[in-house]
Amino acid sequence: MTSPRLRFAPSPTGYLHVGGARTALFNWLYAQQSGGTLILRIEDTDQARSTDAHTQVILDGLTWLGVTWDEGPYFQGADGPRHRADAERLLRTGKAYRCFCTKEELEAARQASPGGADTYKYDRRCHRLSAEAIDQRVLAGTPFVIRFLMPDEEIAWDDAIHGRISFQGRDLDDLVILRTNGTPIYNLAVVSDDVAMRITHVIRGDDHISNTPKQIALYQALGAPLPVFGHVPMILGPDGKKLSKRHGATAVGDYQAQGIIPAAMRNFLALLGWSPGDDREIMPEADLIAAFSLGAIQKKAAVFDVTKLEWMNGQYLSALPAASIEGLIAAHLADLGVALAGRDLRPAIDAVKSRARTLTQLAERVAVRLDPSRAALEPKGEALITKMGPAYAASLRLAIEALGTIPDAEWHPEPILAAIKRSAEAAGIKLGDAMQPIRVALTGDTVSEPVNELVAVVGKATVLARLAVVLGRA
RNA sequence: GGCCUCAUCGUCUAACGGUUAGGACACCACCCUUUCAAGGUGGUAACACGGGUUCGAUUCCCGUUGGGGCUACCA
Repeated sequence: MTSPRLRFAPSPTGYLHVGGARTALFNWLYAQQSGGTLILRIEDTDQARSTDAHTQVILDGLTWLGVTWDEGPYFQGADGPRHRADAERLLRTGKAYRCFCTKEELEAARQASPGGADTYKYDRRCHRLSAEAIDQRVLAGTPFVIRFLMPDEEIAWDDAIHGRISFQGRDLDDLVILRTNGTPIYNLAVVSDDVAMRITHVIRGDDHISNTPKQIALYQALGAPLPVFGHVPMILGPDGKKLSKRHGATAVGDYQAQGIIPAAMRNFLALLGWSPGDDREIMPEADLIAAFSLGAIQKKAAVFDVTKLEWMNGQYLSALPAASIEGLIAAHLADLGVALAGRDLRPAIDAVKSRARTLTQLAERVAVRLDPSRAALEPKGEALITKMGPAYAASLRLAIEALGTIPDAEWHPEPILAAIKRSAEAAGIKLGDAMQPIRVALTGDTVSEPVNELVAVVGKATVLARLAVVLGRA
């Protein structure tokens, strides 16, 4: 068998959604594993909704994810002549026919359908037209579409993921394959392209299952060999409904902006609807490629669990050397308005990287260390202070007093810890109750590196000033 | 409505007729840290329902129920 040829074929009518990204990833994993070729094809035949900006976003998203393609991007819109030729070939061989019905007539017929518009199926009235009647209309310049004559037979295939799926041709409509204006309809364009590109494996979303019998009929009418079809399940929102904008972030770019790193996203997406069959979860790219198989893909739709994605991202972050994410953190800090002035961020990153789940969160924690004056007092910090209650102010007073007695020369983690400890003991409160208010005052957050280390790094003057300011607000 | 499809903890999943139904996220408890996290240990939690087939069904078959997809001169 020759090496597999796969394709990912998004339409540039929106951003790259996680569902599409996962489909692309599965195609890529299979291609990598089998030594196959992955082709990127932009399906832009819907000119009204397609934009170059969307195309670019999709390309960027795939690149960010690490899903590389071997050929393309090809643009479907460029192959109009071939699509048209295929339609005309079907017309010549009697596998398709001209339909002169207008949209208005069809709409009226739909409405008049006994079971309502939903049960309507084209009645083939134009297929019954005599040759003379057809010639007459063509000569008169009457506009027409080309309809495919759906064969009345069983259409079935062995799906790489679902197993055998079969449809009855009689349940399918005579679909339009070429519009009045000579442009192709999706199902024709896809088949024409997949045949021309010699695609051997069509791995796409579940929502295409009902398109597949139509496309198979088209392959057969065109006399082309069938590829392997595999339909991957949908991705759902937390409410079990198809993932959409109202669920919040659905585009790959959204997660990039939130500080998810590509390796974590790739790992998470790969495990959504697929598993290596054992207990592995954190899997490097090479392991993913080695273990992947279409047959192990889940049949059922999966809920996109952002919390687990963030956990996984945190795992990747804490395993990464600080130097490898310094640049990304610097970019996030710039967004936060923190002056870098050529400072070495690595010590700060190392101090907090195991405490953050996203780059954004990591950057915020690095930021308070670099510039405590920007500590997120509001609204998160304010809420925390309120929540901590009256004991909070008392603890802060204690802290100011205790830290104030430390000589500048002894401003190091150990003496600082000792001072706080003494103060807590004297006041009869637990060390944690003495520490946490300082942490919140300095960072506006409940999580940070050890308080005494943080206090040491930030510096005496800044710490005392900061605590006084917060005390004033408490 | 019609056609298609799916069904294991709240979520992601393992199991390919015989298991105390395993792992992960989340949650809870404890340990570690004279502090938050991280980490470690343990715990709560699932085979949708009803019929078959079988010595034996989470697993195979049928049905019910409940999801999802499609049903355009969109893709």
